[in-house]
Amino acid sequence: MSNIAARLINWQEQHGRHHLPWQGTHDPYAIWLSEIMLQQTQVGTVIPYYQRFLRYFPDIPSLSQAPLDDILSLWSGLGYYSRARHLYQAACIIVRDYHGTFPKERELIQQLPGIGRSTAAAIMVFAYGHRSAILDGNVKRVFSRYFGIDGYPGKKKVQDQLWLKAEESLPNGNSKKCHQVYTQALMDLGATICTRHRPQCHDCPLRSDCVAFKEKRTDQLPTAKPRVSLPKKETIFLILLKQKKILLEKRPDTGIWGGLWCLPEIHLEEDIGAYCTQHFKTEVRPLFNFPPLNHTFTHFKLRIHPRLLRITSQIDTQQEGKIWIEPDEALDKAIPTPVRKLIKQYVHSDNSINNTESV
DNA sequence: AAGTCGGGGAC
DNA sequence: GTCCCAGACTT
Repeated sequence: MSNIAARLINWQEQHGRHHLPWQGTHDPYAIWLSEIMLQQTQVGTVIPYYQRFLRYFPDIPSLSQAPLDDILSLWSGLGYYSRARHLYQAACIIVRDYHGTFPKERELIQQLPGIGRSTAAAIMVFAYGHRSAILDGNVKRVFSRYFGIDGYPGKKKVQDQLWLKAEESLPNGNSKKCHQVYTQALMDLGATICTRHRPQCHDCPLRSDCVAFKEKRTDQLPTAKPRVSLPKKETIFLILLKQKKILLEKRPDTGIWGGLWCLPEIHLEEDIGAYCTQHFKTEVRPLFNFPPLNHTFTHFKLRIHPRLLRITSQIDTQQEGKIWIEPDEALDKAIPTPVRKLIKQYVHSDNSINNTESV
């Protein structure tokens, strides 16, 4: 057993996290769900989503039989919505090809949509006690500091080095618990001790051999992502009122907010009246312009101009992917966070707005 | 190898 | 404001 593994395992028993909702189970489905939700998402953010999701869909068959729209609504606000779509697709594959039982072979697990090398390894370890290396954000930070690996971990060359260290550092013990405790220890150390800012090196079980600690370079490792100024975009969101209902449109399955319900979006230079006539077969009357709402994505910044309008002709067109819905009900659907913010803002300002219809 | 895909926590 | 988080997928 390598030096680092023994110290991590000993540390974990005393100082690790032992009461997270997905610990204490070996149900592959529960483990799998947690690993998907935790991709690029912090533990504290995931917990309420995870518990609610498991109440609605306690097993793979129930998930595979659900409408995708229901799954997305439970995912609403969590982000990276392709995770929910892949989860659903994988559940259907497991029911169809594996009789609803989560596969046990590494190749089969990693072939499922949404499960890459690290997630497959984590499931193997926590569900089956397999000996397998993970490499998430926490582990990249711990190893890049401990072994003094320079370079942005997003680069393939750096990532390959880190994977190598992750494999080499695995414990050689043959008990299932040994591999589970070790893997949990790596993540717990990264989350609680070897943090991005001001790591608690005086409490770290690895400090005696840590290159970054020895050279006082913990603030330089791992190498930060090269900075890029995000492009700025602007757009208009329409809050179209028909009586007390608003219009939502379903977005395409691919692209930003794929498959989610959204307020109608038009370009800044586009004529709202003409657009509504063409797409919604209705005349509109402007009521109010809400202040712009800023929203930052991974790769661009979006400035949303929300415009409240009332429709003034009643040619009701039932169109695919469009629904008129009460604002309160809209909040239960699969909507992205800025849309949720806007609808809440509208609900709270409803009275004052409707008293100014002379605009 | 680089770009796409959310939202929020922590600073 | 910035950076990053139990990454995977597409091009």
